[in-house]
Amino acid sequence: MGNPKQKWTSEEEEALRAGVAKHGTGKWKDIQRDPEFNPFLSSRSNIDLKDKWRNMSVSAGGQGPREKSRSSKAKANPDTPTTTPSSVQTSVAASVAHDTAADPNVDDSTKSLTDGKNASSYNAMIFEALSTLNEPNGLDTSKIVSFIEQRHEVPQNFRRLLSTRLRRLVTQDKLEKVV
Amino acid sequence: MGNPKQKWTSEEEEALRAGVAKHGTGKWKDIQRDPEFNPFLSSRSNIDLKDKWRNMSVSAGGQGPREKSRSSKAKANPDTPTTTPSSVQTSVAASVAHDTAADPNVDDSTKSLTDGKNASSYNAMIFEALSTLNEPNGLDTSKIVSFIEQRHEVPQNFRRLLSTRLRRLVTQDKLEKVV
DNA sequence: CGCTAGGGTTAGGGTTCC
DNA sequence: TGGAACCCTAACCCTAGC
Repeated sequence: MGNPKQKWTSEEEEALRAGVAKHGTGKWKDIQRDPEFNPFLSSRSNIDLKDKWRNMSVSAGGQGPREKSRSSKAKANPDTPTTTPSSVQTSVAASVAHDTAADPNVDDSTKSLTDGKNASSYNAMIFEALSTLNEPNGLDTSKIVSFIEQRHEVPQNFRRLLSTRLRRLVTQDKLEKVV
Repeated sequence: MGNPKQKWTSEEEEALRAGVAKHGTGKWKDIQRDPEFNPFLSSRSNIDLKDKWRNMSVSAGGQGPREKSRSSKAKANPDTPTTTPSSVQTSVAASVAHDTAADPNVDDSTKSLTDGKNASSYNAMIFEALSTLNEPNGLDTSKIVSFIEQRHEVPQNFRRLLSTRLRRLVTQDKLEKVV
């Protein structure tokens, strides 16, 4: 693309700082239009100004490494009960982490590379479903089944097989049942 | 000012849909006032309703039923600061749950049945690696790369592509960086 | 004035480039 | 890998017109 990526010059940054000082943050269009700064910012959009200000703020004052959690519970969440009762859900949480201690011995013993239809490659399909249609609250069994059926060959008793796998993963802490 | 931006919850959306079904579009104030929906929409103005309906219509009619939603997961976040100078690791935690709101419209529509090489099917491979060689502390990038390379075709710049995906998943709370 | 329809702008998450 | 520049779009604002 013809996108050489336009780096910001110090004049532009200066103009932006002055503009914010005059109009306040959030008034990007006003700043961009202001004849006092426009000569320096003519090639920048109001959105560019906003983005640049965000970057400047981060690198400048942002020194609070901690405090990263999203929380923001400020939202009043009435959370009405009895909202359309439907099906039971499952959620997943695979957690894995590698430890620094290298352990040479392979214990997996997973059968082999035969990633055909059977084996724990079903796990992969499950995660594929969960990560592809990535719903905030997870997928119930039915949704997982239909997703997988659409793109893989599956045995006839698949649904049963799947729920077994799901339960297994949950006990292994790789999935998290959500409701 | 104290307006961190209020994202719409599914309850609110549902109430809005029901309100429109009952009063018709354009009757925003009526919907907002209706005691049947007001409990869900008390923090929204009639104008908010109108704007939201516009957004919903756009995304519904178009093509991208993209619905991300943030939703904060109360996941315990140990977050160890700068420890173990050795190698960095990654771990994963996918969490999904299905939401109760039933939506009649078929939303699967995920195009790509071509689950070939590209696309977010990489996510599936990542989870496959993590769940197959299921290490107590997760896998570092290199291990994931070699696992995947052994059983799938991958582009040459795969390692880079992978780390991008990993970062993405982490920000989505589907993976957890373990260190 | 109250309310709605639309166009305009901002906020913030996500993505790409280097 | 990480940060700076850029993109996307939900959420919010402004205003004409009824």
